[in-house]
Amino acid sequence: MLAFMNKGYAKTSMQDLTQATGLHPGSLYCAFTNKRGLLLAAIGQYQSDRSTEFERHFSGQQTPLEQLKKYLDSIVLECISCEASKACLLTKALNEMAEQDDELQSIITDNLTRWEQGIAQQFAKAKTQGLLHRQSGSGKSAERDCQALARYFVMGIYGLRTFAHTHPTLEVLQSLADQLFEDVTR
Amino acid sequence: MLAFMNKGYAKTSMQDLTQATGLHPGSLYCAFTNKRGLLLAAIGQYQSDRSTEFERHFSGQQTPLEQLKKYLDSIVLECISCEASKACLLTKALNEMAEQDDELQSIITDNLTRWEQGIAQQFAKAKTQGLLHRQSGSGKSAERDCQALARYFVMGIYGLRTFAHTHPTLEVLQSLADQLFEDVTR
DNA sequence: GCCTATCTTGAATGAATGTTCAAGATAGAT
DNA sequence: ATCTATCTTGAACATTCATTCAAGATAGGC
Repeated sequence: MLAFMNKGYAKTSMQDLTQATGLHPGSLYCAFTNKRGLLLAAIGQYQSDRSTEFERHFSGQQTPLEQLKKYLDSIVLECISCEASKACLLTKALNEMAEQDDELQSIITDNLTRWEQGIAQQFAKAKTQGLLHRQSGSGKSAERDCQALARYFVMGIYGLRTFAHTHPTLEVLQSLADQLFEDVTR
Repeated sequence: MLAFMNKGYAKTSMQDLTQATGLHPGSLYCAFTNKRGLLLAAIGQYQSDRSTEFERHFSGQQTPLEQLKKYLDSIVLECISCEASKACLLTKALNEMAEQDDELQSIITDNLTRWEQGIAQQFAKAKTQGLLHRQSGSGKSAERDCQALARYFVMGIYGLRTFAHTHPTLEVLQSLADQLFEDVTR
């Protein structure tokens, strides 16, 4: 995971991967068949880690909106932490290989879409608690509204991650995140 | 340019580049010294193209806000056009190689920052024409406000570009862009 | 028509890459 | 202690890649 996040898929050599795993080529090929198989496994692990972290984060006693704000803040911190990557493995792989590997693209897209739906659920929860003052109809239209909010929210996160490359300062990123959260909860 | 946009830097082979340019390795190395030199030249050309297109776009008779909206809409269309890339060369290269090539990172960052400042100028123009109803102080604080708006705007564009990979439909992207423009001109 | 300076050609080179496989190590069962 | 099934090892392989360079083509000046 870390190897792929650091160098990207193409620039990560098998030698890098034997060093990172402590295993030798034969073992890796026996277990994962491919360099690509290793990437798929890394993505699976990444997704699993993220998923449990997501569950943990949103299982507390705070209001959904407080949790979403803290979630966003944690991403800001992740963006400026110099440790491995500063980029989400899913979006990094998507940017690098999307047009060349349809299966990989759909795997990553599925994962990101599930994540987006998890966020939509949080907005929905906030809405049923009356914490969201959006104008809206009822029933199905309310559902679509939360979808739209979630889409906008994750678009902002994608943007933050790219933006962090050009302005890697807590000050700028935090103010962008604050603005995003305001716009999404207005 | 197109070759690098399609495959990314690492996956673009010299053979791809000889085909794309119609020149042979010797000539390419004579003129650009390196594969990296070729990428730098492609980035320079890309930036130059974008820059003149930017000037052209914002030199019309419409209000700055109308121009910004149309600019955003044109990016949405670019995102769903299947032709070459669907990703800006600058951000693509930044995502792929930022952490491994400091000089390249600073070149790209400079270009993107100049672009961001060009957008900030449009917001400033809109503001002096009284088209922006933001609360703000005067003088320097007004300037910083336009900077912040521009940063938020380009963050949104970065986000749109990544988002386009997972939801490549005009409908979704356009509504996100509309929302972004509303939030930025509120 | 010849000469010179610049540009082009494309086969050759060496390094690095992803991948394979036969030999060796290991551990659990009898 | 022996056997067997699984896992590990790392040298070897074929391929691909970026890069080089000497030979050839070209065009402009005299």
